[in-house]
Formats: sequence, C-alpha cells, structure tokens
Amino acid sequence: MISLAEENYLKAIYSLNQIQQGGASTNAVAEKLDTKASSVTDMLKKLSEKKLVNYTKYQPASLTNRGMAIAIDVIRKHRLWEFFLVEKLKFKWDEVHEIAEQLEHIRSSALVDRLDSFLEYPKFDPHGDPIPDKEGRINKIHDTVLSALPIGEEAHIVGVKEHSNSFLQYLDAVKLVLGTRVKLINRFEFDQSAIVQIAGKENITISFDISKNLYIKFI
Amino acid sequence: MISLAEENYLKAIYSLNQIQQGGASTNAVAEKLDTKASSVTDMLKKLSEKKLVNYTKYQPASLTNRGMAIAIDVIRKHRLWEFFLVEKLKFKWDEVHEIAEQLEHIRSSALVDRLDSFLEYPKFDPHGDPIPDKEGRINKIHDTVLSALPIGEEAHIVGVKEHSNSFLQYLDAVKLVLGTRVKLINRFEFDQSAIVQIAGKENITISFDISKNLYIKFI
DNA sequence: TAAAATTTTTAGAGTTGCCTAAAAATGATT
DNA sequence: AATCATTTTTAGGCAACTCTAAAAATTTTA
Repeated sequence: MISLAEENYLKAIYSLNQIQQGGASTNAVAEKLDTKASSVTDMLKKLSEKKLVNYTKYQPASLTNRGMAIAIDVIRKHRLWEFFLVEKLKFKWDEVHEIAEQLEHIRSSALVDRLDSFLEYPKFDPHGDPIPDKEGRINKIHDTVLSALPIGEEAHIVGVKEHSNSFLQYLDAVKLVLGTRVKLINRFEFDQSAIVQIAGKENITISFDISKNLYIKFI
Repeated sequence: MISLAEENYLKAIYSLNQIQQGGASTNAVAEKLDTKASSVTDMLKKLSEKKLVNYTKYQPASLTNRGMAIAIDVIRKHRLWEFFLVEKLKFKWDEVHEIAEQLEHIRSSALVDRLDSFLEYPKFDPHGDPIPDKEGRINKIHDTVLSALPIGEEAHIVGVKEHSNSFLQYLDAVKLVLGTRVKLINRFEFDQSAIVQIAGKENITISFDISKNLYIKFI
C-alpha cells in the first residue's frame, strides 16, 4: 500500500529526473515538496526499502520500474482530472492544479478507466502535457520552444513549460493560449525579446522568459 | 482545519443521530468507523474542544451547529459524487460508495459548486437519499417503507434504507430498482413476507427484511 | 441494592511523517 | 592538499491517530 505522501515523493522524483540539472537530489526533492532535507532522507530510505526508488547515500535518487509505474499512474490521474475540470466543469487552466493534486490520489482503477472513457481518451491535458495511457505509455513531451522559432516562421502554441498561475494568467491576458497560431516578426539580440503576431492579428512583444517557456509545433 | 479523520467522525455522529436507537454512543461510533472505543473517546474529546461536538463523559455525543454544517457538507459532496459516478461514468449503484468515500474529502468549494451545476442540481443520489443544497438545506428523508403499504395499494420505490452491496445487488436481480412501480398483492401474517407485482408485470415474493428496507411513495 | 455484565475512559505505547539542531560527508577554492 | 561552504545524514523529538490492557463508571440483573 502506497501512502499519499509516498505518491507525492515518487511524482517529485519522476519530474526531477525528467528535466535535466542534477536529477532528484535530496535538496531538490525537499524544495519541490516544500519540506526539509532531513524528511526527504527519511522517506528515501523508506522508499528504497520498498524497492520503489534506487537510493545510495549522498546520491540523487531515481525510480525503479515499480516506482516509475506508480508515478506515471499518479500523473495519469492528475492530468485526466485536470482535463475533466477544464472541459466539463469549465474551470480555467490556472485554477485546476491544486484540485487535481487532491484528486490524483483517489484509489480506484475502475474510476480512472471510466473517467478516461467519459472524456473520450484525451491525449493532452489543458497545459499541453501528455496524458499517459492505461498501460503507462506516454507521448514524448514537446521539445521545441517559441524562443527557437526563426524570424518569419509560424507555429502553434502546444504547451507550457512553466505551470505557475501567474504565467498562465499572463498568457490568458495576451491571448497566447493553447492552439493559438503565432508568427515570429522580429527578435532583438539585446535581450532576446521578440515581437510575435498572434492568430494573424495583433503584434505583441514578449520577453525571452516568456518565449522559452512556450512549447510550439511548426506549421 | 478539519482532518479527514475528523470529517469521518462528524459524519458517523450525524448518521447515528439521524436513526433512532441511542444516538452516537462511543461504541456505536467505534463500530460505524471500524475502530476501537478508546480511539473514539480520544477523538470525541478533541472534537469537543474544537466545539464541533457536544460531549460529556459517558454520554452519547451530538453535533454542534458548526459540526452539523461540516457533516452536511461532507454528505453533500458524497452524494453529488455518487450521482456523478452513476449518471456520467455509468457505474452501478452498488459500486459507488467506496469511491465516494474518498471523493467526499476533496477540499474545494468551487469544485462542489461546479459539479452541482454540471449535474444540473440533482435532488437525490442514486440510492434515493436527499442531496443537501449549497446552504445545507436537506429534504426530509423518506419515511414510508414498503412493509407499510396496504394490500391492493400501489407505490413507487424511491429509496433504500439499507446500503449494503448485497442488498443492492439483490434489488437489481429482482428489478426492484428506484422508480419501479409496485403493487402489493398479498402479505402473509406468519412472517410478514409479501407478494408484490413489479411494474405491472410479474409477481415476486419478498421477505419482511426486504420490504422494511425499501422506501416508497404512494401513487 | 449488591453483584455481575457492559460500556467507557485512562494510561502507555506504536506508526507515519514531519521538524530542529548537530554531525558527517561531499565539493569547491585557494 | 587543506580549508571553507554546501549538502546530506543522524539523532532526538513532536503531532495526529491508532492500538492494547487495565481501571473506572454505568447499567442490568438477580
């Protein structure tokens, strides 16, 4: 039996190993879960005994196959619930994370299966993150960002790399939401800020920080 | 902040005070929550300090207004989720209790409001139990049971008093589901078993134990 | 109404998951 | 390579919730 706390640790270790930068060090996990390093050490020992993580003292942790399967299952539930909240209950994309953090821990495989079917097997959540299927297969995450779009080229916004509410709210305000078509008008060498045309209409200037956190797909 | 365990105690005390028989004694609560009497005593003290239950040693507990409001809120969530599971996800009425026991603890009033709206403000859950509204107003529970239906009279099944899976599965098997029209053909004095006509069609014999656990509404 | 049976409470302890403070190991710097 | 800074672990403890065993109160029964 996996506790709620354990599930959160597995999820944190998973996501820290997805992004580059050093993997799931004790401190990184502590920061991600807003807890103390000593608590993380305790839990890593426990998860290691349970054969859910690979852990040797003073080394970053990684997931075993069993741990990976559980983490992916939790992520599947999180993203399906997010999709439900936005598509069916009409929440905005910056309102769903916290609620999905709770819903992802509901234990019932029948529930997840039926939810998946009710939602007609969505492939991506409201932030563009891929939803793992029943067998844990997961589409590769998008890897091209808007900051890599050459001048004059067009693309669609397909995901966000940063999930903070303030970022999502900014995107809403400037209409840079998922599915939007963008064209790169110009980019300034000085600070890598860029002028983009949104949906064939108005031009806006966005900072490098914005454009490097938006996943795109070339048209 | 109310913990999950506290919510379960409040719900148990609420339901024990709804039915007759002695109210929420320490042992009754312990049995309901499948725990030990000593644990209940501890928790009653704690809830009493938090002014959520009225408790004096060696006496059955009851809910304060605040405790009542919380209990009703949890029940509202439970029944809304049950409705969702049956109506939208196509679960059967004997499959939803355990899942709703988990979902009822999700904390987000926005979620409950939007779920309620998505479901179009249902008044009764899949077992015929009334769903409290946002303000905690709750329809009176049905009070007439099939065992009180006079011979020759007709009624609709509107709820179940007993919620065990085996009972619900029995009802499915003999088609005594919610909304079914029944006519009382005969009742035997010996054991109070009865012959009922189901939906104007076949007659079946049901025991007293069945008929006293089915709520009806006269036609 | 006194003894017996039952219910309830108290006392002490275990588990999980977290904390602080201090010690130990690692890594960076000169 | 020795010192300094950072990271990680250890040690000891706390809060929530549970348990068992024993004591105390209440209720039942004779």
